[in-house]
Amino acid sequence: MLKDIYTWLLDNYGPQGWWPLVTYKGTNPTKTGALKGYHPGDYSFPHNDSERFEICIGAILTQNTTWLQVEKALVNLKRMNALNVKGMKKLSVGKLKEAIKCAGYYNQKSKYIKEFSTLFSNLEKFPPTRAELLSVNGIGEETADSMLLYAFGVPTFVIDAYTRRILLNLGLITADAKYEDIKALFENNIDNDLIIYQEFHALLVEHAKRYYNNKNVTKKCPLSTKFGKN
DNA sequence: AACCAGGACGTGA
DNA sequence: TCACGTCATGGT
Repeated sequence: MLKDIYTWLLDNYGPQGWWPLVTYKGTNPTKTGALKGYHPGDYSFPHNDSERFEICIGAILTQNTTWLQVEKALVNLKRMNALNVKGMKKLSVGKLKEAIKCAGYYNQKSKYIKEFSTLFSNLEKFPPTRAELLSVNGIGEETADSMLLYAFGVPTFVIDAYTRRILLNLGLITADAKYEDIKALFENNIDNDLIIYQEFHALLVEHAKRYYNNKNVTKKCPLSTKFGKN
């Protein structure tokens, strides 16, 4: 069932190339958001610690905001040479807030980022454990799993509000399903494959943006007729 | 112009 | 454990 959904999504939308990284025009950092700015079908990313760090910062910044806003914040940070641990640690909290203001919740996110940076630089080895990530204030289950999956190459499934919404609409979960329940549902039914895990989550987000863009589902989800239980 | 976005935390029951 | 308020900007 879930595998069939994955196949349908991949066939219809193609590889998403997550996690998006900041791209350049010449030497000038511009965007990540455009599809061409991703790296669809190339699963070799991230290539270095700087990219790993960038993904983690993006994971914190994207909490309850759109990627469009996150992208602007990331570009600001990149231009300040702060999208790597050393640069970030040198950046004052004031400058940090200024740079990420567009992504919202800048007071708390600036703390989260600073605290995460300390953990990142203190890590003896990659990948960190899930518990280590969760110990940082501001890193919850989804953010931790996103970091593990996209920054550190650990095949762990990411559950977000969109995923929950889709599965609920399809009747595959009930409203009281917890994060761990939904995560287990995927991990017990999908091959433990890094590429599939990365792609599946990204595809669910893309699908949800098309059909579940507000809290009361209005548009007809094409998955529901094919795979829905009701 | 109200509604909401790729959540997480602190609080009180 | 769990429900609920809070955090904040900017696009649609």
